[in-house]
This record gives sequence, C-alpha cells and structure tokens, in this order.
Amino acid sequence: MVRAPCCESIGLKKGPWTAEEDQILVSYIQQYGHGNWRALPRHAGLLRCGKSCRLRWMNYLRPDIKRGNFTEEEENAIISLHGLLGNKWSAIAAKLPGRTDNEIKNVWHTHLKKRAKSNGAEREEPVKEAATPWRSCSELSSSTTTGSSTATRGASVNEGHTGSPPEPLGMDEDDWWSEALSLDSSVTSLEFSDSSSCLLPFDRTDVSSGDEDEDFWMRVLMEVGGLPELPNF
DNA sequence: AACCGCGTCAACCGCCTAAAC
DNA sequence: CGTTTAGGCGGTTGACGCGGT
Repeated sequence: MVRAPCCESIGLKKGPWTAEEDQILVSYIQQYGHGNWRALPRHAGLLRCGKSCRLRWMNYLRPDIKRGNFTEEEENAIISLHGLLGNKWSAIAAKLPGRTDNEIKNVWHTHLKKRAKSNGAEREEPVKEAATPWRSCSELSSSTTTGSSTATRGASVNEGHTGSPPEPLGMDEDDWWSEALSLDSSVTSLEFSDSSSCLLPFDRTDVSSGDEDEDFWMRVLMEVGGLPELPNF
C-alpha cells in the first residue's frame, strides 16, 4: 500500500521550531491534551504536520523531560540495555525516566558506541541470527544483536554455566514474562537450557508491586543476558 | 581572521503495526 | 477479511557551534 506523506499539504512549515510555536503547542496540549495528533495542529493553529508536533512534544516540550548531561549511571545503563535489547531505543528510554529515545539514540551514536566498543562490551555489527547460549531478548523481539557478547556476558555472570551453547529456550518472550512475574518471590535460582544453573543476581524478596517486579526481572535479564529457564512450582 | 573538521542534537523521512472502518 | 489511517519507531540528515590550524 502506498501512503501519502504526512506533510503532503503544501504550506506546512518544516525545520526548527520557534519559541512561539512551542508556546502554542504547549498551551494547547495543556488545555486539550493530544488525543489526535493529526488534527491537533489545525485546531491549535499551527502550520505543522501532526507528526512534527508529536515529535516536538515527545522529545522536547513534555514537562517530565530531564535535560542536561547523562550521568555515569545512565550511560552505563544505556550500554547494558543496548547490549541486551539492541537498537530498541524506545525500550531503552522506557527504563530511563525523563530521557527520550531520540536523546538516547544521539548519545549512543556520538560517544557511547565508541566507549562500548573500546570496552569490548558491544559488537561492531549486530546480526540477525544470534548464536547465543540463551535466547536473548532482542532475538525474541526480532531486534538485532550478536551472540558473542550475550554469551560472554552470560557466562561470566553465571559461574555454573560453561561449555557448549545449550539449545534455545522453547518459549516466547511474552510467555517468559508472564511466567516470571507469576513466580513465587522465594525463587532464588534460574536454570539454563543446558541444565546448568545460577543464583538470581538480585534479592527478590522485597519486591512489592508488579512494576517493581518487572524492573527486577529486567535487571536479571541484563545480568544473565537472555531468557533463562524458570523453576516450576 | 578565515577556514576546516568534527561532534552534537533537533528534526525529518520512510517504514511498520495496530486499530478502525 | 481487506483497506485505510494514525501513531510509533529507528535511521538519517543537516544546521550549528566549537576547537584546531
């Protein structure tokens, strides 16, 4: 199917936003919200396409945006998450409150990529088919990543897991998450598909809410580099 | 002072997907 | 069930600033 470009209308403005346009957009969204981006510029009186308005709001004008330099912690988190998720900038941004996918993408391409490369923590070129000992999240979510760092990272964290790569886990990512989130909080170890196992790298007993539990498992995945098998209860 | 190269970042482009029809 | 549409995403571009020569 061929779709008309979103800015097909002649006369719509492009390029940098002015302070006045920002003001119009912010006050309109504060007053009416942004239910329909396509209709928004018309209603707000902006000569911009809806996509442009959405982008400006999401990447710059949103009140919860954290501006300024990335902290060391944030940069390390980006490197780790990129190793796990690949170029899933929006997924990475979701784990870094106040940061946008565009900002993260920029900071990655400008300096973190080099740093990750020099640390040996990142691959030069991601590949589609990852020969990982464990199924990586990015593989499961059809993202791009290579196996080497996943395998290395996993092996280094999981002392009991060495040797030839086990068979991929026969479970999709959604199933894994629903199983993980329903596990008893007393779970302390995970298995890999070659029957080796490792202790959970974090203590789960003080996790109280579903959101915290999701963050807990995200941290585990970052540590082990993929989807390990879950114990049965 | 002028030029050049490089890094940074806002914004655009084009594709994909899910929802609506 | 096929088509259309809007939103969302990742890749890319281009303007700008700054430091070095």
